[in-house]
Amino acid sequence: MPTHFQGDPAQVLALDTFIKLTRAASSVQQTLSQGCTYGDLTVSQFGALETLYHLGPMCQNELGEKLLTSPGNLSLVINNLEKQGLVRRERDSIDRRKVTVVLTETGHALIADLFPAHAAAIAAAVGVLDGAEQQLLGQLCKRLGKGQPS
Amino acid sequence: MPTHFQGDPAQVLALDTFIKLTRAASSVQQTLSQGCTYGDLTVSQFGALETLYHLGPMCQNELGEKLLTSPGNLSLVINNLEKQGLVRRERDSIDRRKVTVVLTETGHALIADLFPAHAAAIAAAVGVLDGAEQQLLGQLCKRLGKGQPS
DNA sequence: TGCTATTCTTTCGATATTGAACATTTTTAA
DNA sequence: TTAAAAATGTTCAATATCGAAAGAATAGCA
Repeated sequence: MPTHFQGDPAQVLALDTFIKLTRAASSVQQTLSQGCTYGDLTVSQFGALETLYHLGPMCQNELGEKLLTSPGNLSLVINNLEKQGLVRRERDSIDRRKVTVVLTETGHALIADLFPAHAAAIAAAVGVLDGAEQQLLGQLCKRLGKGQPS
Repeated sequence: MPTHFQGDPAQVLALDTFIKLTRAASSVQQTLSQGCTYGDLTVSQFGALETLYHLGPMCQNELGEKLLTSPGNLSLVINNLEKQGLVRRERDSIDRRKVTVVLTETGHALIADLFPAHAAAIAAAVGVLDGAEQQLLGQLCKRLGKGQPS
């Protein structure tokens, strides 16, 4: 609904930009869902597995920060992955408040199997922009973000 | 997690771009939530009210397309708005499959009250980019979208 | 050392979200 | 004109999501 809103031109532009940004993110997300690149996993579950796959085991707090989700939510997502036997919880023996989440063999095999097609699907979706455009988009987006740690 | 993934450079760039896009959208969304610009409404509820406010009454199907959400979801969101007395359902007398959603006076007054601060908050969040950058970002994002009708 | 504040996780209640099945109504086409 | 197909909403089950409260464990400080 490109801003059927009359007012301060700077605000109109900002709203329009915001809507386009939101829609672009949704749209790519939808394309991926429809492309079946998540297997039988939900988007959240896939994200958790992928992070563990690329960065190794980490405690829930850290994982939650990387996935930009609340502790309560992450707890549920990990529960559901645990039920499927894809991850394992290990209480940290040094700091017993922490719970380290570890991929099981099954989980590792699953994400290793799914990831290449997923990456290809993202590349295809984002590929409507050429390399220079993607870099430009990335830079602009980065400046909008809060500078979450990488 | 800027793509701790080794592989085809084009895929790495695309993944990185995708992550930055997703994070930028989340980040702005979070800034708005924390800025209290949604009042006591959820993001979905606010979106529905705002759309009705700017575009006038419309049937649920049309509203669902504008908000990029499923029929089932929209049905619930409208239920919750109805419970709060902010919208009213009216069965279309010509095509009796359709249900037109209309803002009540209360709903209209609420969104009219909330919207200006919301627009200002968006302008502030997106305002880290200057006008030319916003337009550029908007154009790039638009090309990533599926070209949903406006 | 012992109390207090902080950190990490879980739980709870409410709402959101999707996909699928279903009912109703309209449209299409035979 | 009537039967099949399509469009519109609702409902359901499963998962997600947030905020707030609660529990457990550690860290900091008097």
